[in-house]
Amino acid sequence: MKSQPITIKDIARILGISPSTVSRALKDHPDISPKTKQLVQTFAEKVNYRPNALALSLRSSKTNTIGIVIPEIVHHFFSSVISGIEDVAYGRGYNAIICQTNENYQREVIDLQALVDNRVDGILVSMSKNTHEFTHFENLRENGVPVVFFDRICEQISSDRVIADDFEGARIATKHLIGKGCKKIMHLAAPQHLLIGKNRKEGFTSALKEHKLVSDDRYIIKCDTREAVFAKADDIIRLAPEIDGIFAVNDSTAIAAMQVLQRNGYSIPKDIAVAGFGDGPNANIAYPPLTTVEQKGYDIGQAAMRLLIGHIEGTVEDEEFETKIFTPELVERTSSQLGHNVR
Amino acid sequence: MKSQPITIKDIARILGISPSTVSRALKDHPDISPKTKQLVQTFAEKVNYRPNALALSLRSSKTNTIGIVIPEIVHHFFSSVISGIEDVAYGRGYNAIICQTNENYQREVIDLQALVDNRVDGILVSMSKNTHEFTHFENLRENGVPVVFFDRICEQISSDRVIADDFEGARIATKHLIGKGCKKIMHLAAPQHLLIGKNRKEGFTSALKEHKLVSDDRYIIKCDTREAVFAKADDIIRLAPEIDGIFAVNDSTAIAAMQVLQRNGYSIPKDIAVAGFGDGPNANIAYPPLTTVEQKGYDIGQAAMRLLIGHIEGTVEDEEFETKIFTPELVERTSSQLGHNVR
DNA sequence: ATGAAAGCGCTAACAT
DNA sequence: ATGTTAGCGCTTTCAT
Repeated sequence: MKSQPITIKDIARILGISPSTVSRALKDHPDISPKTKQLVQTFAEKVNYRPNALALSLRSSKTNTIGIVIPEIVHHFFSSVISGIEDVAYGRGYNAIICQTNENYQREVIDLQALVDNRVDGILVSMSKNTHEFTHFENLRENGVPVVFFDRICEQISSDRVIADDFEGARIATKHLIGKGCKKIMHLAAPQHLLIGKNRKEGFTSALKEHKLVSDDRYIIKCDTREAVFAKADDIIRLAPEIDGIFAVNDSTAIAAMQVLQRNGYSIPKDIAVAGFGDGPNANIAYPPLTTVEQKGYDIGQAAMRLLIGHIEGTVEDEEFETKIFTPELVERTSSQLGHNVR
Repeated sequence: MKSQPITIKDIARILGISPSTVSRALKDHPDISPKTKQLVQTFAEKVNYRPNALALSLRSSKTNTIGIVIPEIVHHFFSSVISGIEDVAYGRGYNAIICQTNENYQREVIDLQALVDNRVDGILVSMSKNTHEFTHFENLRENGVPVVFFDRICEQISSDRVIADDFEGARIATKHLIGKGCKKIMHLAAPQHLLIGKNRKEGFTSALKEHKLVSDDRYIIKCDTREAVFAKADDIIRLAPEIDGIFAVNDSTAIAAMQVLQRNGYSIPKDIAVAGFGDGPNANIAYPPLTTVEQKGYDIGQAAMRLLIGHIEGTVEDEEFETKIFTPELVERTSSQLGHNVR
C-alpha cells in the first residue's frame, strides 16, 4: 500500500495537459485561463497534491530551513531559546531542524556537516563545552552558510552573536547577596575556558571588589553540575563554617549545594544565603525557592533568528557583524534572605 | 563571498573528464582505473567536495531522515526518549528532525505536513494533549509514510506502538503508598480522554480495590500541571485533613501539591505521603525527595526507532503491527515515608 | 493561453 | 575504462 505521492506530471497526464500548465495553474499565474485554473486546483485539492520540497529546494537552492545546534535540549534555557527561534522562524516561513550535540565535539562536527549537506539556509549555534577546534565553524563561512552564535559563542570566529551579559548578571546576583549582609561568599564556577565560566566569575569578583570584600581563591570551587557538587561536597562542607553566602554559576549547582549543606546541618538562608543563575523552573521547586538571575532565553532566541534572517535574505552586508547583549534580571526568592528562618 | 558549493560537474569540468566518471570514482566503482580514482578522490578532498543531500534524496526518494513529533522538548521524559531515538538512528545512518507541537493541534498538523513534504523516511509521534481529530495521521498512511506512536499513542490509528505500562506503574505507586500505611489517598489526575490519564487513574483505583480501600470520587482532582495544582489549591486544602496520601499523575504535579500542603502547615511525609510518576531530575530536587516511578524514556525511544526502521527498510510486513510495553519501576525516596519526620 | 525544453545535482542503464 | 543520456519533481524561459 506504499503509494507514491502524486506529482505535477501525474496531474498533467490525468488531465491531459502539460506539466508547465499545471505548475502555473497551481500558483495562479495570470497567463492561465480561469477555467484551467479551476480544473487543476480542484483536482489537486481532491487528490491532496503536495509539492515535493526536495525538488523545490534543489531547483531554487533555498530550503527555507535553518539548523539549530545546541548542547542539550533538556535545559530550560535552551528550550526557551528554541521557542524564541521557532516563533520567529515559523512567522517568516522557515522550518527549524534541531540538533543536540550532548556537549560532544565530534557530534557537533557531524551535525554541522549534515546541516550543510542538506543545504539549510543558515545555522544557529551554541557551542559544546568540549569544542576547542574551530575549523568546522570556518568551513561554514567557506560554504557561504550564514551563522549566528548565541550564548556559548565562539570568540575565534567573527560572526553575529547574541549573548546574555553574564558578567553583569553575576555582578547583580553577588551584589544582591552582599546587600543581604553576606561578607564571605563562595563561588561555584564553571571551567574558565568557557566564556560563561570566565565572565560569571569576573562579575562575581568585580562585585566583591566594589564592596571592598576579600576575594579568597579558596572560596572558588570548580563545579558546574549537580554531580560535580556532590563530588566536591567535602570541600564545600570544610569551608562552610567560614562562609555566609554562595553564588553558583547555574541553578542546578546552587540547588545541589543547598542540599549538601542542609544534609550537613546548615540552614538556608539562615546560616548561608544562596543565589543561582538561569531561572529555570527548578528555581521554584527548590527548597527554599532559589534567588537567581533570569537569562531571557526566549528573547535571545528571537534576536538570534532575526539576525540570521538578515543574513539569509541579504538585507545585511555580508561582513558586517553585530553583537546583541541581553542583561539578566534578578529574581529574588527565599534562598538569599540571610538570617531568616524558613519553615 | 557567498561561494556556491562545488559540484560533481565542476570537478568533471576542471579535471577534463565526465561527471559520471567522477561520480563513480568517488564511490570506488570497480570500472574506474586506479589512476583516475586517485586523481578524483584527491581533488575532491582538496576542494572539500560534499554531495548535495537534496539531489541524492530526490533521485533515490530516500532521505535517511526521520521526523520526531513531540509535545514538549523540555520534559525530561521526552528528552530521554529523544536520546534513545537518536542513538539508534545515528547508528543506522539516519538523521532525526525534531518538531515540538507545544501541545497545539494545529502545530501538529503543520509539522507532520512539513515532514511529509520533505519526504522523511518515517515518523515517530507522541500526540498532543489537544488532538481529537486524526485525519492528519491517516494521511500519513495514505502517503505511505511509516509511523510509530510512543507514549501518547493514538488508539484510533492502527500502527506500531511503544508505551510505558501506565496502569501497572500507577498500581505499583499506589500499592507502595498503601504499604506505607495510607488509607485515604487522593489522586491528582490528567484528562480522561488521554490514555495516560485514564490508565494511571485506573491503576490507582485497581490498587485501592485490591486492598479493599474506599475509592472516593471526591478524592480525584483533575490537575496535571504545576499551574493547575495552584488553581485547585483550595480543593486540595479542603480535603487535606481527611487524607493521608497523594498519588499524582506526574512529578511536577506531585511536587506542586507538596508545596501547597507545606505552605498550609502540613508536613510531608509525616502527615501526608506523596508519590509521583515519571522520575525526572525534579524528583531529586524536590523537598522532600519524591518517591516516583521511572518511565524508561531512553528504552522507549530506542524501541520506537527500531520498530520504525523495521518498517522503513521493509523487514516487517506492512500491515503487521506491534505494541511494546515497558513496565515502570518504583524509585523509593523520602516523600512517601508516612509518619516520618524529615529535617 | 499553452506547450516544449532545459536544468537544479546526482546516478545508472546503456553505449563505445 | 570512460562517456552519453535520461530522469528524480519542479519551474521558467522561450516558442507557438
